[in-house]
Amino acid sequence: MTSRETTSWLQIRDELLRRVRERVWEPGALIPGEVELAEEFGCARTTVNRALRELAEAGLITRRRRAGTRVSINPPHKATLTIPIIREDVEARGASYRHAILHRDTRLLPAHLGGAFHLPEGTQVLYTVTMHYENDRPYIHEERYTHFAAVPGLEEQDFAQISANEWLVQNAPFTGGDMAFFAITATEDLARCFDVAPGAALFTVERSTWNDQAPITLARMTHAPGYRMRMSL
Amino acid sequence: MTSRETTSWLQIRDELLRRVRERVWEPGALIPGEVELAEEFGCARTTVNRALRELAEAGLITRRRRAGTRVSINPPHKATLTIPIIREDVEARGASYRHAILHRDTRLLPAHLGGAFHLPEGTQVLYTVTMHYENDRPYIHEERYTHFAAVPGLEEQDFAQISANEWLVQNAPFTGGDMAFFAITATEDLARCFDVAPGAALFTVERSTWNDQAPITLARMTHAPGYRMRMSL
DNA sequence: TAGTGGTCTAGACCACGGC
DNA sequence: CCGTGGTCTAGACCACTAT
Repeated sequence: MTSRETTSWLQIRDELLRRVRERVWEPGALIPGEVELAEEFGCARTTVNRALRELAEAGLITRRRRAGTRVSINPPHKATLTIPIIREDVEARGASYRHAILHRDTRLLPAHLGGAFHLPEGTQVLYTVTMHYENDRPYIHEERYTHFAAVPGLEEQDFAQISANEWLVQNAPFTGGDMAFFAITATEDLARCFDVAPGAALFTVERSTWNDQAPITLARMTHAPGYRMRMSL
Repeated sequence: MTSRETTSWLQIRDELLRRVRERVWEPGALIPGEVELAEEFGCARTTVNRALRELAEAGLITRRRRAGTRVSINPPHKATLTIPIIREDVEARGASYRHAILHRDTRLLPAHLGGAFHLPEGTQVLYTVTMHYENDRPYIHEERYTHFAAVPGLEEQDFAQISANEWLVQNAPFTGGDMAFFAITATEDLARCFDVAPGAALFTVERSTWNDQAPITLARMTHAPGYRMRMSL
């Protein structure tokens, strides 16, 4: 309707979004088809399609051929977490970063990790323990198992200059992975690293990654007391 | 090249993705323009654009007018977490769900929460404490402040049948929010709720949500010992 | 100013899936 | 079957920005 002016898919998306939010179209209701909307907005069907596709990707509407487009009943709320390289994360806050290798050896995969790592017990892996510091204060304790066969050039790395965290991100691109967040009580070892009493509550992230061929690495990152991991919705 | 067949933007995306992953195009390198790629794949520029747009949204490439398209140097790894309604989460695992209201009152917003809630100290809020059970075992302890003025109909709800968690999701749609994950040591109260010793490490999620107008609710959800929150990459 | 990506159009064909 | 969304095309103009 009206005089064309600046029809853009963004404006159409926003208008459709308004109708969903303000319940002009009730949850579960069928909304007009692309052709009809294109007439209403005085634009090509392609343009309406672009707007509707965005809303569908966000989960606000559900689209099915022949059945049409409906307002979602329970729009799924999703949070996105961007996983930073620890050094960049620290430096982005204007703090200084350094790391230290506490341990490094080659060993056979412990039996209890076979499940998380999807590799047979006894596969040769590199085991590293790294401490990351923010302004010279303990920040993250990283314990990591890395699959030798999946990462060419791994043996030559001593991770003195570049941490395993950073080196792997840049040299062993992964195609998939999963993470788990949980709380642990500090072991004596960890308590010493963070200079707290044994038994203190620590926030831990466990992450395993793989590419198309094989598992790459399994890391357990334990954060300093009081750490909060933030994400936005 | 070749005979058209089934050129689709998905195939083009996958081929481009392969070239990025296998370093046919190095990180930081300039890749061919849309016109050139369209010629190579024997399709319209629009189709190539669609494929490139997807990769750009995923962060694998960076596009700028005039400057062209480059392979990202540090492709940001993102994890997506779908936030479930607690009841649905529990029932999806085949377990039984129930909840109990431990406390409910109307109070003025405590001063120390003003920062997290972006409301002036002294605003009237509903304070609720709810215990969620999985198979009759304590699962999540939920402490929540809800902004009266932002949620019509809140006063009439006693949350006996439907938990605050579920009711708010369906009746107070939010447009934004943020979350924080961290570990706490169990207070005496919490230890009693979960039947553990005070000082045990517990995993906590704090979430605040708002809509265009105002903050809606601030919830702190403390999980049973041993709980792991999972997400995939 | 010129080259690149961003968007829009009008039309077309196809795939899916209620009917 | 046939209506709906999904995609593709060829062409066009525009917005941004490196040079």
